[in-house]
Amino acid sequence: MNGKIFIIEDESSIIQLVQHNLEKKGFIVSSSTNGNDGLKELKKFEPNLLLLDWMLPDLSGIDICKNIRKDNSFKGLPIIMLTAKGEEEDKIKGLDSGVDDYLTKPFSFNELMARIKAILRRSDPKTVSDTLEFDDLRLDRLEKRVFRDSIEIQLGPTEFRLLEFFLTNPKRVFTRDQILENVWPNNINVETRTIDVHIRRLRKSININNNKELIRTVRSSGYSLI
Amino acid sequence: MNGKIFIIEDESSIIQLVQHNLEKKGFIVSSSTNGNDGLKELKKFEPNLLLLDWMLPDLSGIDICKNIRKDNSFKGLPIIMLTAKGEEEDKIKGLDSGVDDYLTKPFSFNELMARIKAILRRSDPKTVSDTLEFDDLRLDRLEKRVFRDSIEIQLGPTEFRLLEFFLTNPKRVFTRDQILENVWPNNINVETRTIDVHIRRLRKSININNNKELIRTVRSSGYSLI
DNA sequence: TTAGTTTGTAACAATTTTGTAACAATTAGG
DNA sequence: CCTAATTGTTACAAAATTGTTACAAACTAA
Repeated sequence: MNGKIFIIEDESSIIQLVQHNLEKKGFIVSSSTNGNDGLKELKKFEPNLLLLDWMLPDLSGIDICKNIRKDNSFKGLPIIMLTAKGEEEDKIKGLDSGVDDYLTKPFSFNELMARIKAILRRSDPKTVSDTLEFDDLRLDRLEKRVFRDSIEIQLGPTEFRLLEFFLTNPKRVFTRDQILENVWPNNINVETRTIDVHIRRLRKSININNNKELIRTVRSSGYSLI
Repeated sequence: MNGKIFIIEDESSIIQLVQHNLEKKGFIVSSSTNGNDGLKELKKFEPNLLLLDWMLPDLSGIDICKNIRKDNSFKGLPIIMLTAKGEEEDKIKGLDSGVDDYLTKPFSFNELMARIKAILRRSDPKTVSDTLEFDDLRLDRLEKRVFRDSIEIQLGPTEFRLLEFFLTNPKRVFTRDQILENVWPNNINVETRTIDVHIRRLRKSININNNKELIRTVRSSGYSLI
């Protein structure tokens, strides 16, 4: 995940919760607790998606929504409206104002995430492609594909997970034990030196031509992605 | 969806909302905010359907409608009239003027879409064929037909649903469990390996001559449409 | 330089995963 | 009711992946 999401919501506890979790997923998040400020900041921030509270101290969510739909600079901006219980009857009104989806509070973060993904998937697929990158290396988790310099690389499942692990923590050195814990299924017993063999296999696969080495050996410590 | 739709409507927020959503559905859309311009552009644009506002700054929707019905070059052009609340009593008048359907504002986009589909389905079925495509593969959901490179392919119901599922999520890898959940009826218990057999059958059917393989096996993960 | 550590590498066997055909059970259509 | 089509399961074959080992190479510290 790598898009930008803006939140307009007056309950700061909700903002904190949502913002924190979205950031963990890789989104860049900004927020505002009222409508007027929100509309201004929105322009600067240029989000890929807007989470909008229905009830705000100044403007209503619908007003904001209409404002946005009128403004050509926001063309196609997906909006998810957050409504409190009991406001459901207004759903139709909301859809008229151009909202893409709804969520009734209280909602779980997973629900929210699912909606966000669904909407971004059609409006802006690359933001949810769930892809890890480093240098000229790219790993797509959904498609389970790896590319080096746009050439596809074939990896076995273990090498794939190993690379995935390194890509989520680039530059950091991991001991063989740490690698085992994170890449191998739990409660499995593998010889430490087996890691070396898999590192070797991974290296062999991703260094296609005379590409530069991406996996660094740190003597007596372990390995790292450069 | 692949027809052309013209909109004559003075509220630009509605135009934006509708146009944006129709384009997402695959229509080509053009619009005008007044009647006189609209009538002119209409000729050039040659739409498959017209969305017409009842109240316009210059001509009334009815005037436009009568104009169109008089003009032989628009023969059979379906028209959906958009009316504001309180104008309902005039419905009968409108139908006399040759309108095919009505929609009272505010309306949800889904309502609109349903009407458009219904009308196009009888006037011009190919514009709503509701078809999924990938590479040289085409699946028509309404006709329940599958073509590879314009040659029709015969599939059993399960293989059809399986392909339909892959076509709605191309490139993405699904585990056998995910496939089960999405393709098989709920609460049914099927052996995981059964998927493999159906994949095999689907492959056999869609790889007619020496066509390239479209279903990818991702070892220890599942399958994907390329 | 040398002995001791640590890592690289190839080869092999074991294991896991997938492909495929055949069969019986079930369903659909006439 | 009968026939043909479809479906799920199983068993075995084929293929790919995995872990281990042994030895070579590289590095470190004295």
